[in-house]
Amino acid sequence: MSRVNLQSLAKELGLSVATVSKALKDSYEISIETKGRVLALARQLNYTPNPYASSLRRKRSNTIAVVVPEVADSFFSQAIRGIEEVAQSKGYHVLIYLTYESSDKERKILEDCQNGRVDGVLLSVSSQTDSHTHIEHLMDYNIPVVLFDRVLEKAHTSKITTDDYDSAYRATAHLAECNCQQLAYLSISDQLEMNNHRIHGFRQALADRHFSPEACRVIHCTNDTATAHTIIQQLLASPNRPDGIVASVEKLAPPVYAICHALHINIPAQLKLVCFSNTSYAPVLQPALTTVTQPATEMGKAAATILFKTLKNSGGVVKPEQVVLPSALQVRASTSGMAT
Amino acid sequence: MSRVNLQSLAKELGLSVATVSKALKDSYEISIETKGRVLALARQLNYTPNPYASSLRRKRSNTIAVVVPEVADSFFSQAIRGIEEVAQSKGYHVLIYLTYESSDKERKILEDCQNGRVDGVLLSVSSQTDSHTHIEHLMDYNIPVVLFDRVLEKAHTSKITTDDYDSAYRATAHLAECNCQQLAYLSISDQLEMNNHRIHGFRQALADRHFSPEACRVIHCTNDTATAHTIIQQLLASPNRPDGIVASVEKLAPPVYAICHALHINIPAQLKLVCFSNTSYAPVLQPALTTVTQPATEMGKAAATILFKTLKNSGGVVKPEQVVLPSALQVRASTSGMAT
DNA sequence: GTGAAAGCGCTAACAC
DNA sequence: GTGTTAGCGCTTTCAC
Repeated sequence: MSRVNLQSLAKELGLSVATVSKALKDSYEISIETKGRVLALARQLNYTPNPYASSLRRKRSNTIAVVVPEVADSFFSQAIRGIEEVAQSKGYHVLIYLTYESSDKERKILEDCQNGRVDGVLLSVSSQTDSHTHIEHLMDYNIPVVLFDRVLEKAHTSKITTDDYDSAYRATAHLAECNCQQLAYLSISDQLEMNNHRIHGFRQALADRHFSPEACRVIHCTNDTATAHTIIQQLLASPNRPDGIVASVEKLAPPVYAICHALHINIPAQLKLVCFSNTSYAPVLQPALTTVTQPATEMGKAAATILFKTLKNSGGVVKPEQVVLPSALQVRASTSGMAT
Repeated sequence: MSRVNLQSLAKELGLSVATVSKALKDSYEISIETKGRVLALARQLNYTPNPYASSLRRKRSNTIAVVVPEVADSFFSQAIRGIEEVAQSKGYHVLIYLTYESSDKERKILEDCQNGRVDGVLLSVSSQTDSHTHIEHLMDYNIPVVLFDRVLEKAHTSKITTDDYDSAYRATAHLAECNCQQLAYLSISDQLEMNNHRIHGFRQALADRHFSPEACRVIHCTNDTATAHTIIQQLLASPNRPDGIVASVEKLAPPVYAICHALHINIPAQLKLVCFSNTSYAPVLQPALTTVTQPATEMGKAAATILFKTLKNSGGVVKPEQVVLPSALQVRASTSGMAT
């Protein structure tokens, strides 16, 4: 089917392209009657404007990019859902890019966002990313970037995070209150600032309770599942294994369960576990998993909302906003009872 | 920063816009030396072409749309990952749209794809969708649509599915071999063809084994979590509750576990459960969940690959392809032992 | 109220 | 090898 455009509509109606364009935009300049005719034909021929012609002319794409490390994990899936929802409601389109935890890919993707493809970017940095120059570069081109969850403090832009320090503190304090003596924090990257805040919260909670440094281990698991498994296995098979674990990301919980099962370590009697996780399986695991649950969909919505607000005002000065949403410590059976 | 375009490059180099354009495309017409100068300046000024100007001219956007009902669930997340990966490798961009199971939204989204925004569409239909006119309409505009997982048989286009009938048959046969007597299939929509194939597989497996119709119930849970929970609860609390369940989608497993736990029904001793699911928590549940696992990432890759192949040949006639990938029945503890 | 015309940044046909 | 030109489909200013 040949595509219908303004010109074909105009010809059919005996009007000029300009008039048809204005009529479709419901401009005050055009008579009611003409608007009616135009709209009727447009509908009949199923006219939709060519978005790229419009973008080219208006220098506005009505699309945003969402750049995230992965999508397999519940957190990012839920965040994307939140983003898509507000984008759809505002008539924006959402391009999705995965960095697969590579800062190189991340840089290239942002570079490709600089020339009109998108009006703005929502970014959660890769675990390798340690510089914010690529972000600043993009913003030099007047493309706002809003960071969420995995942010870079130094980047001069809006950021949506959760209370990483506080929630880690609370999770750790909870373990201490359950009488755990030997705590371990399972980390997945020593690069991510978000992770470092959680580590600080972990350490401070224990320092406030006069734990010795040896009782506050931070174990660097890698991002690779198999390696992480090995490292956790070593930890749990060792003579001085911890009796309380704070796992920093969702994917670390399954290996802990599996290994405890294999080694006949009873959760929660011998080991209490709390995990930063958004999985819907938490209540159904045996024992049910105590989680720090991030408001993932809300974060996505907040990030998108701030980005759209920025775009709306982007004539004026854009004041970076910083939003910190609270995570919820959901206590379940994996931390129940007192450690002995 | 003012954006650099072909014109500014050309002026700076004392060349014409056309020459610069060709040089950047590494055209054979341009001298090595000129190419060198152009490339050097382009790199120095960090030039990237305006994609929409190019799209408008070439009538090709190098972007595709992925339209799916949801993204919270592991299947679609993994599928999207597969799609994104091949798109990235081919230099394509991926727009994502969620229908939230509304065929109305789905129709509107496809309508918006008709005017150049995308070169092709990957679609998994909503559970409400019972007509394929919106798909045909889009294809009338020469935008290929490839369906995956939730397909519409009648749509005259390429489809990627899994062996829904076979895998449901195998899952059900497995329950029968474990000596289950009273089987139930938990369904989530009576609209989806995929689901109906699974139901047929379920029924046929039992018919082949001479089960009475009363021993082969199909329970229509709704898509709403709370309602589904109630329905499953009624089923499991009833005097003639089943001793074997085939759950047709991932999200039905958690309520079954939760309800069995609450009602003190032992899995697998009193109830065996197999679920179509891609969750990574399956091995870690207690008991570990027997699953029919779809090759989700592979399906995404296959769908994208076929779409790109179609786009490449789209001068010629596009012969619809039908790919059926095998799901894996992964037997775990939730179906172990013999029912009594 | 309507229309003519310029131009967004690029590509491609064609001239030189 | 390089340049000129037309035009993709739309928006917008300005004239009538």
